[in-house]
Amino acid sequence: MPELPEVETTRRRLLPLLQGKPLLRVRHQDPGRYRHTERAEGARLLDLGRRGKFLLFALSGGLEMVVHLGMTGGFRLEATPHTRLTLEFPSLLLHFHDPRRFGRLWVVERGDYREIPLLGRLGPEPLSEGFQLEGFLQGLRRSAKPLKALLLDQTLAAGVGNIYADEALFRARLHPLRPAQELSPGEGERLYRALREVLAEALALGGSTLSDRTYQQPDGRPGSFQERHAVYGREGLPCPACGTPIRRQVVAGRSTHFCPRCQG
DNA sequence: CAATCCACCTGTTCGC
DNA sequence: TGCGAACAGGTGGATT
Repeated sequence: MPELPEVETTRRRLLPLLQGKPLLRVRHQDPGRYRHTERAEGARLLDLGRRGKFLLFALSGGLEMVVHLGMTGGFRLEATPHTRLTLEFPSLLLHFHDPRRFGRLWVVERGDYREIPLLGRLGPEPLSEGFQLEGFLQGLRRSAKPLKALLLDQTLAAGVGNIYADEALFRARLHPLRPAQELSPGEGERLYRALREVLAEALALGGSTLSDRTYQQPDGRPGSFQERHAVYGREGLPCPACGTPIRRQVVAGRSTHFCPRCQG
């Protein structure tokens, strides 16, 4: 669900609310999903970072609380019927809302990600200085996967999910099934630029909130990038560039939306 | 190694 | 109206 723009928006909203405050208690009833939470009780929140779709709460005492929001997770200032866990700060309760319970949380020694899948082997942050064209093109050349599958696997760039993979491929005018290693350098560069642009624009608009409103900022406000989706969730509607009906097809097990003409 | 299912969960929307 | 099917922002594991 939440992809880089939504997770980063969450980070930016939460940090000023929490920085410097002690985490008094962590309440939940699911030690299988929310691991070692007792370790965090009494620690102070020093900083809040992000890697890909993971939120990284730096805590005093050399600890770190790592959260993955899964498909439907999000932090709210008000409790909901799907509150699964509550972080208690002085005069502030932060509720983890997660209807499908795909979200996970771990408290670990800072930087020790051995029990956290994926986090230790994420690719570069696509909006950082470290995300360079040369490395991106190399990553494309090394993979025979369809572009859509490669964009989703978090190694080429961290934080890209189903919405932004589809939107980036549309902007780059590339078919989702094109094998990555067959791209020309020019096509690879189009994808590199499209990916950065889409993610940056979405972030500037607070991410995408779909009709089910699963993703909201902690104060309940929606994002607005959904109004700019060219292909995602628009099966049968006209392509904004050429008017051809947008097609939906399952690729890499996920619904994939594209313009058969522009991305032919 | 890679592509394909299935699993994990719950809720909403769609088609008949 | 009712009911089952399809589908949903993610990821990991088993199977082939």
